[in-house]
Amino acid sequence: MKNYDHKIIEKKWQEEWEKNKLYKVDDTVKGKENFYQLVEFTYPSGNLHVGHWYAFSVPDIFARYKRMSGYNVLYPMGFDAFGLPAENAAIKLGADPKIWTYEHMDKMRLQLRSMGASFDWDREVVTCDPKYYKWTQWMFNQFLKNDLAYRDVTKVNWCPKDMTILANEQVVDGKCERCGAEVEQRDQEQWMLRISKYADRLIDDLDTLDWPHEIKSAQKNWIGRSEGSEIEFGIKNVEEKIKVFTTRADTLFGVTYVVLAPEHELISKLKDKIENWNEVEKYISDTKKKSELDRQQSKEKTGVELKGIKAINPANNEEVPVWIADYVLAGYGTGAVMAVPAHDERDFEFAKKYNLPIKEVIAEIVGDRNKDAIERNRVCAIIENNGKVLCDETNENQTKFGGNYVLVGGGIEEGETPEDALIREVREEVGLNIDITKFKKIQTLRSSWYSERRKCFRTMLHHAYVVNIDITQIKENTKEAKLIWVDIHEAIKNFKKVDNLCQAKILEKYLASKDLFYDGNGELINSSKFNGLASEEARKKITEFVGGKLVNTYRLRDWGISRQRYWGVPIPIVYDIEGKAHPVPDEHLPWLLPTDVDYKPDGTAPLARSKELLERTEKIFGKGWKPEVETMDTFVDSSWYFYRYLDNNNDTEFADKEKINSWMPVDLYMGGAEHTTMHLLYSRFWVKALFDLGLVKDSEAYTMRRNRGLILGPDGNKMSKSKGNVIDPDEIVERLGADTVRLYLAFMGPYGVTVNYPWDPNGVVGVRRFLERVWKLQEKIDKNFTEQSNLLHKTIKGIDQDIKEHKYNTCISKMMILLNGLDKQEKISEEIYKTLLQLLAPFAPHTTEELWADLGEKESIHLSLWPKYDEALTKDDEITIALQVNSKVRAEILINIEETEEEIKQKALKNEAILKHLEGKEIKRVVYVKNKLLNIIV
RNA sequence: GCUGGAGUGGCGGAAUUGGUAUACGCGCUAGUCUUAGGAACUAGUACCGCAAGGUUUGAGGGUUCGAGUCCCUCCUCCAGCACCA
Repeated sequence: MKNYDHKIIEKKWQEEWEKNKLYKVDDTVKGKENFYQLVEFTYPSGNLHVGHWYAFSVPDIFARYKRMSGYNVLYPMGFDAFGLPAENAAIKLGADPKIWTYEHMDKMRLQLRSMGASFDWDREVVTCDPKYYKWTQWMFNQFLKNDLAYRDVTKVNWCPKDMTILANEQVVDGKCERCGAEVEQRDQEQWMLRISKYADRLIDDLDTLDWPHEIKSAQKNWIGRSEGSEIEFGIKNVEEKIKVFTTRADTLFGVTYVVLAPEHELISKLKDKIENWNEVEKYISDTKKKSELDRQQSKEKTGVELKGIKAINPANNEEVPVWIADYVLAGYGTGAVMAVPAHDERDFEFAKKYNLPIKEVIAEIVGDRNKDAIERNRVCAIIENNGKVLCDETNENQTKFGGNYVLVGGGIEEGETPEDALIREVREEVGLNIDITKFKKIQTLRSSWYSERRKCFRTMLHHAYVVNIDITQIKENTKEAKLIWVDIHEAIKNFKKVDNLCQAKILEKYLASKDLFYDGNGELINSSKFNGLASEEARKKITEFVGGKLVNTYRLRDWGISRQRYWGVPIPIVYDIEGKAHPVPDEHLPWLLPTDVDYKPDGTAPLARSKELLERTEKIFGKGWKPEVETMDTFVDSSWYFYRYLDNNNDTEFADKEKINSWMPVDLYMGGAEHTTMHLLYSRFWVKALFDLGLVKDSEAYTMRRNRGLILGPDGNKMSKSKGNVIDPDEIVERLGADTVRLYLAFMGPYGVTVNYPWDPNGVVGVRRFLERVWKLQEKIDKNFTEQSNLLHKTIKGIDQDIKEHKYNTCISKMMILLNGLDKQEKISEEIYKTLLQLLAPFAPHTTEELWADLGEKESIHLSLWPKYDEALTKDDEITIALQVNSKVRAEILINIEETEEEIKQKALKNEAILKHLEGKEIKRVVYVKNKLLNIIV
């Protein structure tokens, strides 16, 4: 037996495969179904790290498995080659970004080949190649023609260090995702794509996709659809209206003021009527100075009233004050809100700070709600002293508020207001006079129940107050009540026990906030003819009543794609003498990126400094015409690259329709979790747009998506040069081999789930040992020996199951178990060894190919067919089952699979260990689970 | 705060979905062989206990003959969003 020399083997087979074009994929193969497996292509950073290995070599296992299982598998690779690093390197080193990029791609192609992945390199896609970006530009033109692209002035995120606009997605915690500089807000004209037009479809179509829940939920979140109403408030003595967006039209009667964003356009229109203009103006300019970060971080709400301005509530014609405050965002909804402090936390905080009125219009519903019940309303008082609350001892066990005690309070009499009733009840029960300044309302609740005593349903509005009185004056016993102090937590527990849920809830709320604020749904009160309606119903009815309309609002903004950088796709636009934009006609595409440019960013676009571009523009379009000097966001490039793999040399279309039909949609897309709300959302939009233009047949490109996790350094931290915990894959490939690295990465844990695994240097050695043992096992082959191995069939079955769920770790574990079994044998058959090699082939392609060839096989193991198992042989005749007494395992016995429950029971009753635990006890029951256990209950 | 995900040995992780918890690998311990070992091989290894036995899947409760798995309450960690009306 020769030595297992991974270096020789891997080099040899990589060359062999390339020479024979082993992984070249035809668009159709007779008798085979196509399977398109995609991984995110890479940025040519120039160095392949462990993350790349994890991203590409592990999915390669699956591609190989599918290929051996009879599919025509496309598993392509390419380069997302435009982008900032090349340009930054160019600036720093004085190099040409193009040369820098192409050199790095050359280097990475070599490294990628060392993985032994089954990429079809003939289909390689490079986004900075004019042959590719010609079609990126062409698609932009299509979008422009169909009103999906437009130019507009918007607030943009500006990175002062990278000197470019950033998308919202590229701003993390107010900082630039790339360089970490604090992002500024700027008004800037830029090219926009109407992704927001697709907001609903981007949410709704998620239902059709086999994607993990976590991505769907994150995308929904990101799009941020909220269903609500637009309602117009009139302004006293002014023609203008204030349009607000609210999700809680049911609380319209509770509006006590209206708030505009400081940037709201109405403010300047109202300038003449605003009595405190100076103060208002100052607040607005202060707001402008604040960065987005400051604005988010200042927790305390601030605002200024527009004195002299009154808004008119369309529901009841009430006049309410108008404020401006920076907690209202100009960019969301209508930039104006109706404030309902009783039912919105932010409004509540603001109202408390500025002493604005709080009006309750929603009663929380506790328990069931029964409209036909007899109504009797009630007040209750929370009188607290040192964690104890004053209660009235009661012997009315049969009522809803049965139990030993209830909060001080009682029914509201005919003609009384709740406040009257409260004052009266407190006086009667506690024997004290209180006045209106000594109590405050904390909540109104609705509850219904069945009264056993009165044999009918009853319902009540329960008005709860906190009452401040001098507790030394309390008389323990009045005519009306017998008072006791109860620990609040105790009282809550007891109220819950006796189903007095209202008072339990009130006390909980009292402990939590002590204030009148409830933001859930409920039943309308203090809302004129809408009283008694449920929130959900009232939202529609009240919106209708005031002539508003039901609308959806989204957090998602249109996608600004202009970048003031050099190394990207030139936006194919030219401006005429009047400055009007025109698309560069398709026949002039690709609209080439000029090369006579000083890359240094100075806040203006580098392309503005290209003579060649200007001359080209004037030559084609006429004197005085100017080129667009912005380039596209690189997320544009990656929004459609998976189509180009299908037909990467096509000069007349971005891809042939037939070829698209035979491959799309992508069957499996594996990639990083960081793309959830960026690439994955953008490319979904892009595909939907192409679909609407009739250019592709599917409105979703990726049938199944799985996100992978991260490989961490041995210390459990993210690998980084500064932490010194970076694992260099090249070094490990050199020392232990590519197959070992592939196998180890697959063995760390399940793939396709967002879990991060630390790299264990010893663990790699462990899987290398496994490969060596497989290598050595060949010595046990006896050509004259045949065997039938149940273990083998179980292994194949198990791997078939696990590999489909990308649990490569347990697949490998099962092969290890098989190896352990075979290793114990004196000799093994050649057949079983070959089958083991086939099972291992997707994981360790080089090693298995070598061993396969050594056994005299002429054709590649990777062209062989995946082993099949015989179901009958996956089951043993004899199995071990557990014997339990009272569900505790006391013994294990070997039984024949044919044995009946009765036979097993008899065996069990003869078992010493079992008898010991049965001694002196009577058998009550026996539970038998076939092939698992027998449980004797005594 | 909201949304999503996750808590199992010293470590990475298994557990046919309600049926013998801790597979497989790493590490560790002892031994064999070796000039040597960061090599190979053999045996052991969840925890407490000499043992019989007992305990254990973040904590507490529940359903069940039986719970890592199902239900309720709570805690911790990770990720995303965050004054979104």
